[in-house]
Amino acid sequence: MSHAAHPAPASGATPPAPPHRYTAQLANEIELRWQGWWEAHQTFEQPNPEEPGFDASKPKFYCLDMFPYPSGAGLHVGHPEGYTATDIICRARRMQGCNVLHPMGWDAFGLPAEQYAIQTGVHPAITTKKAIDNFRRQLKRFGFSYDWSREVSTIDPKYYKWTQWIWLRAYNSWFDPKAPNRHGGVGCAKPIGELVKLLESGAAAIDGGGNLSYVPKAELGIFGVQGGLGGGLRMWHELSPEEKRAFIDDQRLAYLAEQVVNWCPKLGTALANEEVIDGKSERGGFPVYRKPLRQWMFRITAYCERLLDGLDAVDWPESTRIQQREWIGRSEGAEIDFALDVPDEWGAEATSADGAPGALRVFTTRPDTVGGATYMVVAPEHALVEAVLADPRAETDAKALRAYVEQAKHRADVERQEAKEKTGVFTGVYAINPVTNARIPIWAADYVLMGYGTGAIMAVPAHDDRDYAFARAFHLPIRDVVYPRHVLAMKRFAQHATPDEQRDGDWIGVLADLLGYITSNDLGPDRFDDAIKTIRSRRRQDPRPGEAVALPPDQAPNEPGAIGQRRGVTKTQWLDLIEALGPKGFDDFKRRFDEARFYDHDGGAFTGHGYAVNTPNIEALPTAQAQRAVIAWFEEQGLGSRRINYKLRDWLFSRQRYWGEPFPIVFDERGDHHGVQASALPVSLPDLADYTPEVSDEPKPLLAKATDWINTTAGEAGVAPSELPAATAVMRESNTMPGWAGSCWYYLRYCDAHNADRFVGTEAEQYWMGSAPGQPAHSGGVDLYVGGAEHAVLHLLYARFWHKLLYDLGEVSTDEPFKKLYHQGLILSHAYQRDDRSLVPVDEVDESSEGQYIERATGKPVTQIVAKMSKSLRNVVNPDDIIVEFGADTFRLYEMYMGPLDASKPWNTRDTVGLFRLLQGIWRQVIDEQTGELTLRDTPDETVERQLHRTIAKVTSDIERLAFNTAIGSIFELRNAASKAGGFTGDQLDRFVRVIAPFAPHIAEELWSRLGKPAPVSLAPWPGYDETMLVDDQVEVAVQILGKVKAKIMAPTGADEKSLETAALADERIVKLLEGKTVRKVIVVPGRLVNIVAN
RNA sequence: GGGCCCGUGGCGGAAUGGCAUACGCGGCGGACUUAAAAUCCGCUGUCUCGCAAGGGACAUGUGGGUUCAACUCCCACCGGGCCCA
Repeated sequence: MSHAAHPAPASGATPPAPPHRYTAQLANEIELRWQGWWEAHQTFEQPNPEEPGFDASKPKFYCLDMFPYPSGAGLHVGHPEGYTATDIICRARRMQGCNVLHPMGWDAFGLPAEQYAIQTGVHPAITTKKAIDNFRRQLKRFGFSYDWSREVSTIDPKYYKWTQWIWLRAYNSWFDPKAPNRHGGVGCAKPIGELVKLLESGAAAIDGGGNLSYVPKAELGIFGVQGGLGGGLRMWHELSPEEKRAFIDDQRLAYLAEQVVNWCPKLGTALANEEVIDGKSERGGFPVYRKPLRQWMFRITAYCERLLDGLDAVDWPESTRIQQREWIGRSEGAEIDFALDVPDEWGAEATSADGAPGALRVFTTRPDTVGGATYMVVAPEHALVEAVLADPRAETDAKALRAYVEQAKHRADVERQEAKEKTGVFTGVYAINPVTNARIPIWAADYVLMGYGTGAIMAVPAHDDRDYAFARAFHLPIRDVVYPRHVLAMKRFAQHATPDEQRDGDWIGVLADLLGYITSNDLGPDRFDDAIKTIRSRRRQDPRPGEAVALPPDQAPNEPGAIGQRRGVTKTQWLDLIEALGPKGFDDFKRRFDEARFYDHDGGAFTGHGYAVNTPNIEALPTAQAQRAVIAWFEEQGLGSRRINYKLRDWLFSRQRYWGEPFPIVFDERGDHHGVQASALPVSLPDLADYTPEVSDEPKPLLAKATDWINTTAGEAGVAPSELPAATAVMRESNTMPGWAGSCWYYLRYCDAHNADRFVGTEAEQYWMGSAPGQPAHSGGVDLYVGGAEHAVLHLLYARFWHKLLYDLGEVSTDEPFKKLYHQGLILSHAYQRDDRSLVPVDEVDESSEGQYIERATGKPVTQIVAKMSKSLRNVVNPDDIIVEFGADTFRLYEMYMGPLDASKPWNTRDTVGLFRLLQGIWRQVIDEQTGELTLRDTPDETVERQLHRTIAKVTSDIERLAFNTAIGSIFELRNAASKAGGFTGDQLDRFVRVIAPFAPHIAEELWSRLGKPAPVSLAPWPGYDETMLVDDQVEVAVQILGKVKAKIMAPTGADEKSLETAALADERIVKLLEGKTVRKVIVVPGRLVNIVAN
């Protein structure tokens, strides 16, 4: 077992340790005793406002852990990392006088229990309950100060009743894009009844595309509510009852839609994209088919803008906010109409749905590059292709085009997008580029998808990689319209070089100097002409390499050193770059810019932002400005408009599983759906006799097997009699909700876990989730939320969506659920690697000597690496084992001492003994190991007293920044100081015990009670410190010469700059080192150092 | 391919732009012990000069830059990780 290098058991079995030594046995005994005491005294139960024992004078602190999925395997060492961190801060907050909400619960619906049920027939509820009991036992053993009276579980019908209730709220709501919201913006969820009222009033109607359209007041005036409307608008009263119903159902925030899913008949379920590999299921390798299926969706896209805005106000890791923004994927672009170059009578049907007649509409995120569009591409399914095939143009090769369209049908979207080989056929039709007025060909190619944007693109080969590859393959022109700064500088030089500078062998050098000068001085295009002048004057002085040059007066102050020296490295880089372009002399170089064909020669597209070129009116504008200018121009000309696109799609909320929340909804004979009344909730999961999925080509959820439950009546199911007569035969929804459902709102339930009347009591929600008095709603929410970064996008985005929905509907008082978010890092382990990079499990390796490892089977050396814990590498650490060996207090300290909370770091069991020794050392310092008596000093030691103040100050501030590793480092220092000086007084120990209580609560309670203090220390006041005790009378000040420490002097704390300088210059060593040198300058940082600049 | 993060002793790591390597582990030496374990004390970045006491030089992935002063800020590169595609 050399790999793990286990220390010898801390509990030396033979010979016996002194009777009162802090051994593992004693630690375990103390810990279990105090855990029992806390439980018996309900120490950590936090009453709500208006409940007995609630103290309204204290500030609140709501600290939340991401609740675990209780797997059968129990806790691993990763779980308690975040939990220990939150426990420390919660314990500190209680001692600092806060009302602390610190709950725990279970995200307990999930696949493993269902899989186990399929194999064994054991009901998932039974499996899950066992796992929960085990998790709870393990968590309690760490001494976490959860308020267990608030424990919730997503599988509890008393809980999922409200999950269903929230879903129904969404089902019975729509998103009014024009309505003001409580957040001060526009766009708000509203009861669906208000939509009906709006339509009945005539203030809104339905447009040709089936979308809601507000009727302009002016039109209302002219036609009145009863009149007809132009523009394809239809009034509510013109619709049939079926049309009305379809429209309303289509506006709900939870709505049904046909979605193509990955159906796996063998597994009897639809799979997520990540679960399908090469058309086979990841698990089992069964075939997967793409099948359309009616699924419940959430209209999360309605909240795109709000979900983005909210990110600005929360205190979250920047990387997580970036990930959420990218997931939402807002892109601002333009829709632009390209006129077709065809006779008027041709192809009236050829344009995309929204486009103007005789024009091809495209969406682009880079309107600044329209001038570079040298051809266009439509998807093979595009209406234009159909029109061409129906009525071919002179240049159309109808046969080839038809064959191509046929072939494209059989390729999957992903395949089409990723294909390296570009394919396509010219349609024979031309369009007119609105910027250049050039006649450009329209191609059909399958790298453009019908489902994305308008199914047509303007191709800008110089500035898009795929367009570039396509243009190369089919010999289409490539025209530059954007240059990055250095290329723009090249162009400027090409245009303005003097005949002298154009000489062969000379111009490249001048250009390299220019580029180097421009980039190192960060000059924009407006300074290019100045830069050229500067370079010219500099070259006239013709410096030899390595020699300093006189600079033009206006540049001199900015130029730190001799530019001749600096030129070496940077200039070479530019020379290399210019040569890589391979120009055949200056004329060839210049021609590339004159013809706008720089990227045609450069071998790749430039897709970044830069400066516009070769486009009238926006010449040399930076990309962002150029885009705005172009869009404004298009809007003016009526050729296009600004358009915002999102990557985020609506949220597919149906699963074909058993072990999930049933939907509270039924279908009548006609297929219309009806929500059940709130009074009929929960809709409980029925038991199944057999959990094996039915093998079927037709997607069929597992719940469909519960035929008695599925087939019921409206009355039985709880549909309002006003909606359907009670005796109406209906079928229940057989899909269930996904695993995300329960975790979208659990933090709200904790506030009022047993409320039978509401999902959370209003007062409790306002107290725990509310913002501080006088603060805006977005400053409210959970005060600290700690969990893994793997939930950075989905869970947090979904929960925010539900929260905003509930906020709009007036159910909660804040706009964002989680004010501050923190991700704990992964706890990794070790493994070994052979030369071929293959991995070796830890138990197949021996340590031959310090840091040298060999694989036992082969005798070959392997290198130690950091790897994830996994069964196959046999490097999984079980927390139970560590607790048996050292106790929970040691475990907690070790996990916090490993490194920064948010960093990934390797578990090293060998290191745990250091933390055990810390506790043992503290214990020995104050408890006689033979008698068990307290051993305290009568009079305090001065250095211990000072260190105690320092430690309290350090721990107090480190807890605020979640820097527990350095806090513990400071506790070590105090322990060391005390053992050196010979211990603590009772008064010192009192404060010391309180400061370690959040970290090692059990030993702290024990010492506290042995000090004769009334338990528990867990609720004792946090110790304070005296600022004046943090500084010594004398401080050591470093004396540097040219930034290097040469001597140290002692000076009184607070000595001023002048006296420090005098003292430093008087130092014997310094005097000697300064001999023969001139002191140019002296920098003094009081209390720290004196730096003497001398040469 | 894109985005984000990270590279400091044998290992985990510390360091508001101001004395790099706090603290812990490991290692070495010593005390206690018949002995070992446990425990306690001391030393421990590398190279180098010196019998020694002491001194010197170099070190925070590499190369540049800014600064009186850079682990820290800027640029380029190399290596590792995470997320997205």
